[in-house]
Amino acid sequence: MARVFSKQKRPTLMNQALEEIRDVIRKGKLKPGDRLVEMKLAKEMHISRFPIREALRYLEKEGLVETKPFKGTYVTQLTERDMEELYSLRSAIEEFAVRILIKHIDEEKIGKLESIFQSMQQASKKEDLDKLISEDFRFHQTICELSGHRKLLEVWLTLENQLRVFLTIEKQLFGNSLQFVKSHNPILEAIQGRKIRPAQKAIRDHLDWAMQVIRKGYWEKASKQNNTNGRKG
Amino acid sequence: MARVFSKQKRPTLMNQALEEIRDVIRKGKLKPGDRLVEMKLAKEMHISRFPIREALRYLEKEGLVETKPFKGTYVTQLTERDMEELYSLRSAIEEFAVRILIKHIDEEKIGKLESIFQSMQQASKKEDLDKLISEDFRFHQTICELSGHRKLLEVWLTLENQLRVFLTIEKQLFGNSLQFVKSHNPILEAIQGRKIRPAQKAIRDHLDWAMQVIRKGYWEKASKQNNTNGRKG
DNA sequence: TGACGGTAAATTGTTGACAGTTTACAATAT
DNA sequence: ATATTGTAAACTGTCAACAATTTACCGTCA
Repeated sequence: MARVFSKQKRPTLMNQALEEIRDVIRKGKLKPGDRLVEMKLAKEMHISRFPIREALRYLEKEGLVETKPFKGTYVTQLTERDMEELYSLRSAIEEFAVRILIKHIDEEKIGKLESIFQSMQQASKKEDLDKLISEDFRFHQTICELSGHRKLLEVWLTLENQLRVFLTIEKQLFGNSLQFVKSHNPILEAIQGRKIRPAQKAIRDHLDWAMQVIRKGYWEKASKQNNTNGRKG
Repeated sequence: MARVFSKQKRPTLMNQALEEIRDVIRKGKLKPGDRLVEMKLAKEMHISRFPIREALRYLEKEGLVETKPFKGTYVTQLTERDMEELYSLRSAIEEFAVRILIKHIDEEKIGKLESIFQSMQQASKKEDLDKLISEDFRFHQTICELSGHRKLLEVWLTLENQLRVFLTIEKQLFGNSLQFVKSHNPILEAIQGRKIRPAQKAIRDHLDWAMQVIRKGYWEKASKQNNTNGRKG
């Protein structure tokens, strides 16, 4: 029987809490290192601690927060090493994704990537950094999605989650947005030409470059200015 | 001050529950598809539901169980597609691990791998399948550990967790253990010779072979005998 | 002043009870 | 017999209170 009424979703309180907290973290209103006190959150949302606590467990799964017994839950704070690992692992995964992708790609899928790329170029012209970063992630996510590999996408999303928190706050690192957009060109071209190895190399170059921008713009600067960054509380 | 007394771990009840339940699943006493009723577990362990519930959230993170709102928690049941994805993703990750590993390997690290390999050969001679599978995982895990890439290891462990549940139950698939052990030889040799590409190829061949054994021994057979396997309830 | 120790406040861990939802099953009608 | 409905049982979601632990504060002593 066909569905007549729209499937009305009555989300659990845990789910509401999960989405609200995640959103707050991803938008940068809660910064890495900030503590998440269960009672405070519960009062603000007018619910009890239980759904909050459960939501925190899911956020832990997503890599957005870390919990230590009796010590509390904190927004994940990435060290330079964490960042290097996230980028290198991400690269390995995306290289694998593009290998699968190219094997059964069609014009429609390529079109999707092209339109995202154009959207990036527009955002770059308008100097809309938020949009630019958002479209960048969408580009890479689309590569993973189009690979059709669900577990791969799952893992990629946890990495993206963590990187996005950082980049949302430190977006000005990519203020010189021209090269940011440009470095996607070789990726797209290689995919259009169905060339696996070049596509993989293009992805690796792109991510290596991004990591280098972060390394030089954030940690090297941070270690000269003050020593509070990149350390756990 | 040096530590005098052993750090007595007073694990939280949640932690106890987590380890107990994980163990039960990994040892195959609870089978894929089995339901985990919070009250039952709580009564058996003489604790309340909350620590149980929390433990289940962590098991979800590890990929061992799946939860649906109001429907309950079940031991993860892998489809053939899941299995293919786990193996291919695992291969991509291990290929990356070995690339890093070889770049800064020393004799001590190689020794570790060699001794595990010997342990595998002994288990094979004694036809101790449990030990054999366990040592196989330890071999691959060691490659990931020696890469020094923490996030990589983290992801690998979630994949291993899921695969181990399956293999513990279906270990007889590798009853012909000779080739199982043999197919590790090229991996070890390539690492000893510091040859990245051959090592990667050896790993991929090994995992492809393992996946093929499973595919032919389990799903193809299952689909002929009965149709209950590999389906979600 | 600075280290040490002890109490109080804040916070997390745990419990039992209750509310809402799903599932199993019996009763009814076709 | 089969399909449908209604009810009870089983189970998950949520709450408020309590216990255990950590943290912050403050006074004491050298």
